[in-house]
Amino acid sequence: MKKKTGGSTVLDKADMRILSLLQREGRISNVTLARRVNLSPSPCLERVRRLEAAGLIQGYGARLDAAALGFGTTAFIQVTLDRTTAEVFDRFRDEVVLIPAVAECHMVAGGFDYLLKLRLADMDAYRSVLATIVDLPGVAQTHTYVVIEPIKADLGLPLGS
Amino acid sequence: MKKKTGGSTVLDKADMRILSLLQREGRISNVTLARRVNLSPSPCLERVRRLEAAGLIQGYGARLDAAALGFGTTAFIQVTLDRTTAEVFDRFRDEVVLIPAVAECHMVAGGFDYLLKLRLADMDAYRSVLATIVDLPGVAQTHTYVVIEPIKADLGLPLGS
DNA sequence: AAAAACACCGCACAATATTCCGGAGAAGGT
DNA sequence: ACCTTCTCCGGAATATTGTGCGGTGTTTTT
Repeated sequence: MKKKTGGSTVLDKADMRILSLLQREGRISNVTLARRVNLSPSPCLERVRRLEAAGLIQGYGARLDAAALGFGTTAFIQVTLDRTTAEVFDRFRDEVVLIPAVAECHMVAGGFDYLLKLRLADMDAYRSVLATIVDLPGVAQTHTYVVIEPIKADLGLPLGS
Repeated sequence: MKKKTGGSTVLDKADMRILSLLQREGRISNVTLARRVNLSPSPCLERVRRLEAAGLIQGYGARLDAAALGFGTTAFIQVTLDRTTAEVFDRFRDEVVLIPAVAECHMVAGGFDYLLKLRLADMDAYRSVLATIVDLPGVAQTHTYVVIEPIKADLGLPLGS
């Protein structure tokens, strides 16, 4: 990994492979990782540390079985606000991120304002959370899409290598 | 962690805390984890192994900076199929999961059939992927919502502890 | 009440991570 | 083309961690 002017970095094949492997197996030992990228442990660890320091690796996490832990239902909610002023947006954002069931929140272009991904125990929990959301400041209308079947789960970026 | 009849398991406070900690810091050492749950390393590791064997922990992964790695654009695409037969559904699913840019795919109820989450480099990549998707078997129409601003990223289940 | 089962702890050994050093290769300047 | 400089690589020693075993206290079963 070479440093570039301006604090940015350039990633070579080995770095990409490290990222790809760690993305899928975040807890493999450094020696195993080094073997798989055809490096000795020390430079491999040095690269990992640099990737972490550069912020390319933001952290590590365990993938949990949502259904087994009482979050078997996923739903998407489209939210439209009643006015498109900065103040209304800010207030909505500040409050929506505090709702634990809201796993993701995206501001989108193309018809409505926000798209929310919810992780819920069941439909009862959904009713309760929806009541919370429609009461958020500025919410004009919502539309819910309940996930019937998960086809593909998020397993990270398609780094290929 | 106690075993229950039927291969299922019951999770106590310590297990929930282990899951919560590992979800956010998947690479902490077992001794550190043990300290934080007020256990000695050996039973703590035994619990982790059991949670892994039970499938509650499905794996570990690094969280990468998507924007820095050339996936700065996120888009959601609603897909409606032309007929709602099992054969059409199956063919679509088999092919859509093979597209690398498709990070997630959910079958949903409430207006259209599938909701896709795409991770893309830019709008040029979007055009190319959209062309691929509309050419998939059975696709009648699509509607895209491009993410302008990410408000909340998926950081796992709200286990609280 | 006795016995079994369970979960915990602490210790010993193996594996791993971390840090140091010397050496090799590439880029840039003269 | 040569030399300087910089960066990276590989190996060895030390510190830390992971792992398996025996022992103990507590709870549950009969």
